Amino acid sequence: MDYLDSLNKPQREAVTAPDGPMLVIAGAGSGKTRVLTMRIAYLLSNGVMPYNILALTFTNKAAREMKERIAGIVGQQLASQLWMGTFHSLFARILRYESQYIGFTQDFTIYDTQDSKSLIKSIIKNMQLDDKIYKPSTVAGLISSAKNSLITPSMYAQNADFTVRDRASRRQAMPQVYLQYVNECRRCNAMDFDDLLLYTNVLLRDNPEVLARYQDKFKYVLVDEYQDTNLSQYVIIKRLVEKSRNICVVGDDAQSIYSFRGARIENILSFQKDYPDMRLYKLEQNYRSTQNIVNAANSIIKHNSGQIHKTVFSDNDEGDKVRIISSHSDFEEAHKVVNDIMYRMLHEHLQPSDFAILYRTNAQWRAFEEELNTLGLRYKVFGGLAFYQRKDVKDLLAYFRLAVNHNDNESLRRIINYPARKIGATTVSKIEQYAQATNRTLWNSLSPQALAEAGVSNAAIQNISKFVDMINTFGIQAENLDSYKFATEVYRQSGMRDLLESEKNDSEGKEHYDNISELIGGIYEFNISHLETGEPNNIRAYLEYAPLITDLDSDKSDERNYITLMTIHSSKGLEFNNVYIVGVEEDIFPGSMSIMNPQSIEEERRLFYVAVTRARNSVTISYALNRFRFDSMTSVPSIPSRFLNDVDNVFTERPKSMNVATQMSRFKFDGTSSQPRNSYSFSRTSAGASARPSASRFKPASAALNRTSASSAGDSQPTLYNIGDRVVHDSFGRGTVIDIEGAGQSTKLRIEFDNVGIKHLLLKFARLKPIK
DNA sequence: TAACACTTGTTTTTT
DNA sequence: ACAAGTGTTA
Repeated sequence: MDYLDSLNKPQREAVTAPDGPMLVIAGAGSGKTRVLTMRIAYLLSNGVMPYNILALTFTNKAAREMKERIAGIVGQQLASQLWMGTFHSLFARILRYESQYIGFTQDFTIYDTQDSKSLIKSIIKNMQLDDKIYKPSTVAGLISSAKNSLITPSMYAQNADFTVRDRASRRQAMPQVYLQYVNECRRCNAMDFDDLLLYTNVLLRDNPEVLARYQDKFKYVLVDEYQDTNLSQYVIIKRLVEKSRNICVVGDDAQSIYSFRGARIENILSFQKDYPDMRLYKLEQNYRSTQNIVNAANSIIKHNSGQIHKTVFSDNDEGDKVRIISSHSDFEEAHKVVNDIMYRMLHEHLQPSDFAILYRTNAQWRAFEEELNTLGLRYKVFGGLAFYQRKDVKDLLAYFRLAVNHNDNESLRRIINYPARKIGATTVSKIEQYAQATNRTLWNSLSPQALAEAGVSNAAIQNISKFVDMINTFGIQAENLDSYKFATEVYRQSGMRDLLESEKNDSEGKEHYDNISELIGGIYEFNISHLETGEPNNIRAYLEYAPLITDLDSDKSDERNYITLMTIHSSKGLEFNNVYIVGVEEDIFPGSMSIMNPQSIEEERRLFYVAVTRARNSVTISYALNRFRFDSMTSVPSIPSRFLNDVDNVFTERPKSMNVATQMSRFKFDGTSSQPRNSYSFSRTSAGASARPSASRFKPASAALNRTSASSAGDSQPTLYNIGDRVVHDSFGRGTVIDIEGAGQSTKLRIEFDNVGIKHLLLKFARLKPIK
């Protein structure tokens, strides 16, 4: 077993551990994936059958890579029989197989977040609730977290905490909304992401013989990134390993960053309570990063409480210090970062693939993209709108979905009049009402008789009948054609092809056309590869796989010499030579949602830790002092992130021009200011503030500001503000001036808004009006 | 019904 | 800035 020679002692012990529960605490960069890979290879070489191993990963990409590495050790034949993948994809597979136990058919549709929200929206409308209070995204979040905690609608209704919370936020009808949502999904033969886990729990809970079957099947269960599992996943695992007790979980409590989707760090913290006879293995040597990076990361995470004790260290070179750079604006930040990358590519002979730019929120990539384009550097943006969420892709997929599952209301709504076939909003709304009143799906309300009862006009009935015939034809073709042939046929017969071809000459239409080309190209590849492996290659198989794919998963490793741009969340588990962490400012990182709550701050700090530990050779942290949001009009001056103070100075190189600590103290969180106060300052007036200024008037001025930050704002006429003055702001509403700092160009106002609390506004950007 | 102008909210992170 | 939603007109 020579492959074991490459491992260090704790790694080898974990790989060759005897049966029974085991916990591997793996510090960042400590070879966690290697251990998991080799553990599986070890089991296989000791006679364990591959189909008796269940290995759960966090992303499909991680699963695919691990499978390839295992194939390299034990051969393709064995590796391909492993049950390895994400919770969602593997349990979706099991649920299709066992669908009769839970009252779905094998062809159930998976609703993505968009579908869920759109369904919730229609429920809220039907129940005549105020969609300002019942915001679909908020409601979706509440339902999702209930499901992830295994709370059913009836449990929800009886739970005092929820009742109190919902009453406080005037959402008393939440239990009914939740119930309706569940019923409606069921009627449509559809499951959302959370359902894939929830119904797995239901399946295993209510069917002892099924549970026993899977307990016998999965003799070994391995879970990666255990710190990010939620209750639903936790209970599934617990049930599955009850008999064999062969559970191996791997994770790092310091990298738990998904509590917003129900992840419970306590799962890993209390593993020992669940399995008192567990064996603990700690991987503490970091092979990835320089000493400076590891030490800097340690100095950050030290500020959190309640961790599993471990000492991560590195024997690599000491390396460069962590650089911290400061910019005046987000545009300057992008400029500096991209130029720095260019410079290092030239002087250190580095490749684009040696670099990654990581940020807290998806919206932050834009500025960098512009700079990268200017210098002509290769880059790739991950995340944001996933490919499968784009409108055109969803449209064509809706045809596929409806062909396979006629009861998929969301898909039917999308395409019943797209491309336009004279079935208008009035008609659709009549059908909706009829379906609602008679407890049918939309599809089951499309018979001529039903339509007549619904009061649909004769002309519309004709049109709908053609549509129904078409979908029925697609349903038959779905059975008989391979996925590629089917996709091209549907694209043509649905009329989408004619529509998109006719528009592909303008730049917008071109994009739509390209999206579809990419989708069909993807289906072509799916078709070929499944044909080769002998797996099903019809559209049904494609639809089982497609909704769970993210653009990270579909990244092809052949041509990947580009600079990577992604959120820190998506970067988990990846590594890069040189990492730039950008936008490290209060309200962004930590995000504004988390600053009230110490627990969230700790999670944000772990996220920061994850970001730093992605790097092998160098880390550069960047922040900007002004950031333009919601177009260039409004700017709230940024404060460098508190996390910058967490990094021990010994390991950093701070900007010469400004000392972060000094800047921080100028913006004390308690509201005191070390700056002398002025009793008045200057502001844009009448032309700028009272009449709604057109964007074109303002843009040149702010564009100039973006580049040089402190250049003149030009032609403003002075307005006097005093502490205590009442003002009104375009987006924040009414408020009172409670403090004024600086003068002239750099005047900053502290304003306590009636509805949104205290904000710092840079006077030259804020559109304020005095109230008499 | 379709084309259009106008209003509104949006920025947390993802399977 | 931008997309999505709403209302107005032909």
